Amino acid sequence: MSLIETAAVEGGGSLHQRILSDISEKILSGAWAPGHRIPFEHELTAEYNCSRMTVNKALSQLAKAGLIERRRRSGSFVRRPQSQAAVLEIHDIRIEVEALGLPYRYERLARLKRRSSAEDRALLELTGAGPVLALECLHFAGQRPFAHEQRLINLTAVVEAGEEEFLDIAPGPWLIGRVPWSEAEHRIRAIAADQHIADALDIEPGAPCLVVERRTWSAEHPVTQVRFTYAADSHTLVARFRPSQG
Amino acid sequence: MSLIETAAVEGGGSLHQRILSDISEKILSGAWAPGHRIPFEHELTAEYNCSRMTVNKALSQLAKAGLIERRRRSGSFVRRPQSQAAVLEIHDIRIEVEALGLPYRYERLARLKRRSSAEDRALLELTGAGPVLALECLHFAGQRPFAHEQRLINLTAVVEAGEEEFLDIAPGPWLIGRVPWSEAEHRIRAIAADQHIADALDIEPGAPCLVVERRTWSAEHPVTQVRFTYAADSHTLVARFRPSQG
DNA sequence: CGTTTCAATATGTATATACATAATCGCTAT
DNA sequence: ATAGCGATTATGTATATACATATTGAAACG
Repeated sequence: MSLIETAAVEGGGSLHQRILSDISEKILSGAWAPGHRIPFEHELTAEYNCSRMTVNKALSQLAKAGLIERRRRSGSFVRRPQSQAAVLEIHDIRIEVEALGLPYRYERLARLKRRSSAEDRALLELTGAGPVLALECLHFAGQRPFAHEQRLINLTAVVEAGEEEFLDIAPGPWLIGRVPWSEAEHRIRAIAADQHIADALDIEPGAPCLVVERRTWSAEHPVTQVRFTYAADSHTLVARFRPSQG
Repeated sequence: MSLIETAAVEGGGSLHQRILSDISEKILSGAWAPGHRIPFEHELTAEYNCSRMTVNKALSQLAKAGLIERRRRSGSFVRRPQSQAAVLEIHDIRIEVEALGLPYRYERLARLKRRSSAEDRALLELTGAGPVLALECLHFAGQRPFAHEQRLINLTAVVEAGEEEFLDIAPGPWLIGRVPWSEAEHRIRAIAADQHIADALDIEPGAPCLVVERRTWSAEHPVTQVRFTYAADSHTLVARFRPSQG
């Protein structure tokens, strides 16, 4: 059947993954708003030409991930975004994206090695004036931009980062694999998207965004400062000021 | 069969939940150290007297949660704790615990309403000298203490908290359900357990612990300050300074 | 008219079965 | 001895089936 063929092209491979992926995409894109009733298992069974167990596996995982709510006799419904709990789940973006059943893609937008400016030193809490590496990256969930990353790496602390292009691997995972860390500080807040962020995330300027800034130290040395920006309408990363969770 | 009966008594209800719960308990308690090979599916099938699909469901979920790693032909193995990613997953403790397949339990240790001391004002970044509510709680995963919570609530900002006993509901969920928040600040670090924490978490004094402190503001007003302390040997909340994740 | 009961329905869990896939072990042939 | 090959093994995915359970809606009844 054609659906299965397209699944093999795009999805994670298995059919239930493909179903999961299709549905999360609909929810995250807003096509299916909160409260919307998802097709019944027997309908999806017909649509994907598979058994109910396969559909059930996909829907159960969606329920477990908090994207949908299942009610006996009534069906399955798109949940309203959870706020507080969700906000702090953002960390390893690849894992977060893949947990939603969406294909993850990473793209490096810019890379610049330079002597640290005053601003750089303020962001990194650097005392000396060594070189830094400035990076700008995008993380995708399926077709949609998921997070914008703006990062400074202290090249005095992480010399080998100066030789890395970060074209195929995101700086987060790269650093985790190499640099011991002893402390991290986070700041989480909401902003209105400026033009640059709006372009990057494919949203309207002024739209609410969630910003997570993280500074990491390793044995008293500042290692990196990173600022992740997420569009507020992405499910797990909501900049709702009034938490809706019960 | 007797195993099924005991499952009905303790576990979440379904058999695969029970299997999942049993195995996570073994891993989190340290009985099965990282690298340990857990029984093959067909062995668990015999042990629990159920089909392979049921065992498979439990093991797949454990793999997805990152507790174990599955290798074809070789078996399933307890994974080393992941560090970075895991550290930031801690937030809604109930959800975290239940994701591991363990029964969650909450216990309030102490509750004290008082005029804010100088220390309270520093912690909350309070300017005025209004009343605060000080709470001390414990969160359990199965039989084991999972997290120790020490919290201050600004009763000027959240008047109704003064009437709540917090015997049956943890302050976190309670606040999320009532108080709009606009900003949160986190600090994550490792400490050695003092006597008090060691007693609470049932670990040795001096053992490494992960501490997460969070301050929350709502429209410029400090709402609450909370300090979670986790034993480092709990899997998802590891105070490893040298991230082992690849 | 209100309440109770019952059947229909969608999800929740479990089974036996089947075949695919990847990794390892051991045998064989060079 | 060793490189290659095939058999074995454990997991990965999917199917058809069965029964449990919760909830809804409608029919039956007081």
